[in-house]
Amino acid sequence: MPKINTNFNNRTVEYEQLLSDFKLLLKKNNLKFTIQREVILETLYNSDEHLTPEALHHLIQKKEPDLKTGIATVYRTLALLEESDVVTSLSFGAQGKKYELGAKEHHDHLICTECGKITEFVDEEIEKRQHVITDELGFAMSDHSMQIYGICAACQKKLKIEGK
Amino acid sequence: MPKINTNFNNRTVEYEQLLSDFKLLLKKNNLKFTIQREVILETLYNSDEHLTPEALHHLIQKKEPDLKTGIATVYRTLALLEESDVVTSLSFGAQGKKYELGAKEHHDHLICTECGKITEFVDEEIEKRQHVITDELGFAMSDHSMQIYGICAACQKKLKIEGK
DNA sequence: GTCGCTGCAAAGTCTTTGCAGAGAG
DNA sequence: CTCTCTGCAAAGACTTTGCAGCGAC
Repeated sequence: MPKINTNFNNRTVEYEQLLSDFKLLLKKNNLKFTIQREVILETLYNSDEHLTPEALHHLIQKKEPDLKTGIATVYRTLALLEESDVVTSLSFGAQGKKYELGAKEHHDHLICTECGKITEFVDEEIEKRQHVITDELGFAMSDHSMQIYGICAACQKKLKIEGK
Repeated sequence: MPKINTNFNNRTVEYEQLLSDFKLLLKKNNLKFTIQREVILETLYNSDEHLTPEALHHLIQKKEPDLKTGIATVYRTLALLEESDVVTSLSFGAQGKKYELGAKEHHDHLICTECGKITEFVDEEIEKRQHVITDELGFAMSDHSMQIYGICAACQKKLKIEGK
């Protein structure tokens, strides 16, 4: 498959915008706009979570049971979307890949190991340092992910009260 | 029995220390100290790279061909070591996990999505900012991990030559 | 001797691929 | 109409598991 041309960037975009960009992308590469591809994009857009291919497939089956979308199509579309930088895949530790729309704003994660709550944050200083580091090594950064694990303020309080 | 490695390097834990900790861990859990487990630990210790289970298995077969260590044992031992926080696993892009000794100094990772090579780095600025962020939010940080994805200098060169 | 460990092979997972018919352009 | 896409099922890649004999303690 030829290298995909893309017009996407990292700004937060509305769905309509995303969709028309996607159609343009397809047209440019002589690919077809199918119901399946639209449903996959829409489901990704409407999810706030990082989805595994399987989770995405489940959501789609629930939303559009008549389509009988195959898991193979989900994988193929995710590969296409990833190559076009529409979605980003992340491996969060344990198993499998998870996908999220790359068009959403970048953020890092604070993860409470007590209650599982995930807080998003962005720190300009850190972002800057990352560029300094990669520039120094001639590394072309495409993405990064950072997770800080610990116990959130609420849980610390709770644990204190419980005398643990 | 494999020889103890006495090379001078900058690891925070010497092999003998690691080995005796490992033996203690096994004893505590009523597990047995076997040649296979020792060879796996030693091979991990002597490798400067992040190893896939398969790569580790290959190294072991080359080093101790008479043992005929099975890949299943490698997987089982890695799972044991990971659960005991002796090794850490990293998942990078495409497929499979890679393992490294967790007893080394803390560091973050630069991951080349082209060749899979992992480069370690530590940046004091970033470490400091993490503390500032968590302190501000009253979050008790216990650990963190950061991965920067992109294309390493060597692969950029290679891709350029291939005209991609 | 006991009971956990090991190698082997078989069974699971997860992901990709080949194919013939369906469908977008 | 043409040529890409799709679902299905089969194949691959990677990892785990069942089992019978082996070996640490």
